[in-house]
Amino acid sequence: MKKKKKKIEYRSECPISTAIDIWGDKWSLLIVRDMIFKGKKTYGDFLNGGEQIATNILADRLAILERGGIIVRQKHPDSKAKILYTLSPKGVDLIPALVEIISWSEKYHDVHPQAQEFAKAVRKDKKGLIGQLMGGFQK
Amino acid sequence: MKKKKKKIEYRSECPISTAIDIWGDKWSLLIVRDMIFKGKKTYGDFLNGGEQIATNILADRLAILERGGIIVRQKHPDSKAKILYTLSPKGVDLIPALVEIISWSEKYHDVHPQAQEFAKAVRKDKKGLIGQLMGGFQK
DNA sequence: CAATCCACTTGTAAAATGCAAGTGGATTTG
DNA sequence: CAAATCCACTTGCATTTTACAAGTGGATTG
Repeated sequence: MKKKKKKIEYRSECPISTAIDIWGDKWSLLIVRDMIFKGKKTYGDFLNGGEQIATNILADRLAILERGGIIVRQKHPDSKAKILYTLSPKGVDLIPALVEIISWSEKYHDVHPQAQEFAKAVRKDKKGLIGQLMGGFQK
Repeated sequence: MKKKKKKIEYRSECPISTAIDIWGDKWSLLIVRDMIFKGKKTYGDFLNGGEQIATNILADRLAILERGGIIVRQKHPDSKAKILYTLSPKGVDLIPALVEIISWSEKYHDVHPQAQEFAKAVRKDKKGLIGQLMGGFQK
């Protein structure tokens, strides 16, 4: 018997508000960023991200992202003590939005050199870059 | 004498975290949405948006968005009692990211029919739609 | 088998949010 | 032209969320 899909209630039927209900806080999108751009996969990886998220908040956000279908919690192949977090297809599909956010932010703020180069690469070949990034997560 | 530009401090030099510092809460992006897609321009307009923001939070978010350079607070041509809020170029430049967020969300959630049509139009001609939307805000 | 690793959980203080009511100047109404 | 209403907020307070520090319990390492 397959799992039943529980309907999650959102504030409204607006796609933007629904998106915000899932990842619209100060931390969730940074977890996704760490998965996409830094290859992070475990609780410990995320804890030691650049911006120092509190451990209870991290646990809470991982649960919300999982419930929102963005990430998948799995057994880690290396150890029973570890948990492997990966992006679902729905999570991978956030990449185009992330790329636009990065490009926008880079245009108007002081960001690190790596982000500047990334934005430049987007200007050269946005579709190619997005395809390449998303391709890295296909099974 | 011109205004001095005060440097605002952000969590890190990551473009995503900086973006989140400006509009990464449950309400800010909905205000921007209301300006872009519903033509809202005044405090009263925003108060009566679909999702019922509290008045003190609205005041706070408008101030943050203004300080973040997304919106501009101006005199209203019709009345001294009114304030006109408009998008800055930096605000208008959020449109591509918004469009990606809408497309992503529409793909995975139940959204209202208008949003479904919008997503369909994006699939047909993304660049055209974005250009058209952004064009509506050029001076 | 003791120490360490790992993914959390718990307790509590601080901050943000939400709700209801109020303020004061500008505008409309009778 | 005074009273009522509009408009953009502000204030006070309850509730919720976030942050910080410490702890837990199973898995792994030395």
